[in-house]
Amino acid sequence: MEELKKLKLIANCSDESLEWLLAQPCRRQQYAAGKLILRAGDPCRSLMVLVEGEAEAKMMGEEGREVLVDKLKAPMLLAPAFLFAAENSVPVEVTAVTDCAMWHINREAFFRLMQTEPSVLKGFLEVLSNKGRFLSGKMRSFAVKGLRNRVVEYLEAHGAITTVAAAAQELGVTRPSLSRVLSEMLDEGLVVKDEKGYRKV
Amino acid sequence: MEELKKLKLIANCSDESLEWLLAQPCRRQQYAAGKLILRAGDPCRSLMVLVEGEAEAKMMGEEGREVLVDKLKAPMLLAPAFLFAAENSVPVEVTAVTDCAMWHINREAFFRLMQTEPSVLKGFLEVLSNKGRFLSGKMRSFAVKGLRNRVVEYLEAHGAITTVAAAAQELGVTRPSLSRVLSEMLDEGLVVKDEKGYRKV
DNA sequence: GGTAGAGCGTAACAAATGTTACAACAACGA
DNA sequence: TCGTTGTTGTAACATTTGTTACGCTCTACC
Repeated sequence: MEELKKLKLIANCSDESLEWLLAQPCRRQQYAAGKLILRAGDPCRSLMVLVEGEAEAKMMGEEGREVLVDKLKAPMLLAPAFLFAAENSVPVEVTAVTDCAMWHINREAFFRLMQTEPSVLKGFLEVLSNKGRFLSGKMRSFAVKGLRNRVVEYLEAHGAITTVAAAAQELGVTRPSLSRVLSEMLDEGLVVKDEKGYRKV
Repeated sequence: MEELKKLKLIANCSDESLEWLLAQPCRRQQYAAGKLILRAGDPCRSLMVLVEGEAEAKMMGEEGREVLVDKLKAPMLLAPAFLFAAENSVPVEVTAVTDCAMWHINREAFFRLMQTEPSVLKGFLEVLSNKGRFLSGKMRSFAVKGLRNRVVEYLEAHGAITTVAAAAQELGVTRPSLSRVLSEMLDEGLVVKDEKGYRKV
């Protein structure tokens, strides 16, 4: 399908290689909005390509706690970092925000594609590396803690906090806690507030 | 050098390929115990292979806070997840615990090696994937929080806490805090203590 | 006009963790 | 033996965040 070519990873792939890839065992699957795409703990045996729609990856904690880890938007790979891991179960729960369509591509076929197409190899390595960097950043945010620091990071990355509740979920805190900290930072002049929400400086 | 063959990643590599690789620009470097190997923010332009000694990767926080992220022990790759990233600076500080020796291997040469040697490609993908899983786990520990849960995880991974101070640093909390929690868990029968330290069950 | 719901701010209290300080204990060398 | 050093337990207090609850302001809709 030409649908896959929207993915930067295989945009530079030759048509023959792509045709060969799709001749290997693979399938396309639909998910309705709100449906679970991946449960935490599910094995990850094929390359998953989100070609349509938006989804969310959440990490679930023991006591109902949950943290929004990543927002997925087509075209994008799903859980690429776990495809070739020794323990290849996904640690997050992925749910469809809008209606979604996803391709499952045979892992061994994709592995062979990487060997024949340097651009795919380079692209996949870059995706994996960026994922690693992303996760390091997230971990640093949580480990080095201090909600205020995380708020600053969030504002630098997102530009503004438009809905406090959503930001609170992403930051892994409760809404009243974030609301309180934002009020304090507003008093101290660390953030400003206009009709669009909270902003930096 | 035969030294590199200790690394599982290239153990199955043919001798010609390996000779070719070492003919490309690369160098071996020594680090004395206690010395800084990588500063946080340093760019990562070559594949780094720790072939001798032990090192530690720490994440530094704003207010002097620091978390021990990973213990590196030869033979092992250093910061493999950042070699092919768009923003390829390392987010951690790496210091030599014992005297260390490290190879720097040209990135493009290694990229070519992966294309000619499937075992190297597979191995590197696995290393990267495992790193991703490791980071996800770490992040989950911190995000989903509750020090007690992290202590249980730690005991499951390490077997025992022999020195409270070291464990506290790895868990990202202060020593008195960990000491207090351990005491409480001891009272509740969640852990036991013998002359070797704290244990599970 | 009225009503319901969503999103937000805020207050009072609880729980978790940090901070600082001190004492006990073991290991070790002078 | 004595003092030193490192490790640990513990206490008192401060700070941060969670919990729960309430009121306010919008907007959509009847």
